[in-house]
Amino acid sequence: MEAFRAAALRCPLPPAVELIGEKWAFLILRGALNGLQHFEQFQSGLGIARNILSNRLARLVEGGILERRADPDDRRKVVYSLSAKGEALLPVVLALRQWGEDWGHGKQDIILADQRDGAPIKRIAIHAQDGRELSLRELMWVDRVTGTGLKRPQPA
Amino acid sequence: MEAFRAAALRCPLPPAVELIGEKWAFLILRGALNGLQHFEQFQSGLGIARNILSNRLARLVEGGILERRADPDDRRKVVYSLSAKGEALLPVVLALRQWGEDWGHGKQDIILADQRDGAPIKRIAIHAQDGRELSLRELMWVDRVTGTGLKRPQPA
DNA sequence: GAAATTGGGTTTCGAGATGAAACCTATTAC
DNA sequence: GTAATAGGTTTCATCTCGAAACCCAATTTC
Repeated sequence: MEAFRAAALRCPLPPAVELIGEKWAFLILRGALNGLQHFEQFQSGLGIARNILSNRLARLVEGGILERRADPDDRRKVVYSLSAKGEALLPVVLALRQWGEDWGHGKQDIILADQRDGAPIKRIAIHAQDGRELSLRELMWVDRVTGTGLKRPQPA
Repeated sequence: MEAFRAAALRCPLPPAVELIGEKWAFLILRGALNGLQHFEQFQSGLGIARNILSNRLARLVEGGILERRADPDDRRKVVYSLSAKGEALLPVVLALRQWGEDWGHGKQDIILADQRDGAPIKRIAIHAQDGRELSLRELMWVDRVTGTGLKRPQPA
């Protein structure tokens, strides 16, 4: 029982939240996922103040989410591109977008699709091994080592 | 082509980010998903200042993510519980936790499992209709109305 | 090749958000 | 009745944000 409480202490969420759990960091990430690459693109696209943008880009680079390098074609320009670590955040961004659409924060009439056949992607959800979609009430925490289970979720 | 740019304007992400795209809001949400219900639980559990907690709880209630009601058993207490809208954020929180574990922000030795059989849940990912897992490069945007497609993602 | 423009920043400074601590008020426990 | 608990609010110093102006190197224009 105490093992569950202890687990909260080395929870992976707080560090992650520190990095992208902030308005602009998140919107910059979205921009990058959509192909934005340059300072001016982010600035005019998001309407963020230049000093803040500068600060956030630096943090995201330091956090390993973006990579910063000079543009070989025009040495005034800097290219910010997603690292693998940054691209791995796509499900998070998409899950939030989906939630926003579901709960009335505006539906978009363009949707993500499989490049192969143009068919829309499946909804993001929590699935059991047999493919059933699971809600919060159908979940439990299990200790990976001992195998002990606890009904009511404790840490995340 | 301009349709894609216009779509960014009614993107569902910014309002969503406004609500939970903030350190404490996100951690409160995690707490609520883990069964925290009372002011003092959040306060001592997260180490957040009381005035800020008060402010964030009010915002989450106003945003329809939490519901606030008096505890019938002890009228000093207030119960904060997740609305359906709040519970629907579980995939977002879990996707971020998963990302944090994948990218070295600390792995947890307790994991979420299906209550039915205790088997761990599947990884959260983006899937094509046929079940293939899709990466950023395998995606495209499609206009829901016209059916036109665009390779490089534009808004999210 | 001089002047103007572009790209990616930094500096400055007022306004607003944050956080620790003390305080307040209605319940409940002893 | 007295003390403790729960959920806040108030105060005030500090930190952060954001708009605007500024800077400078690389490019384009003429």
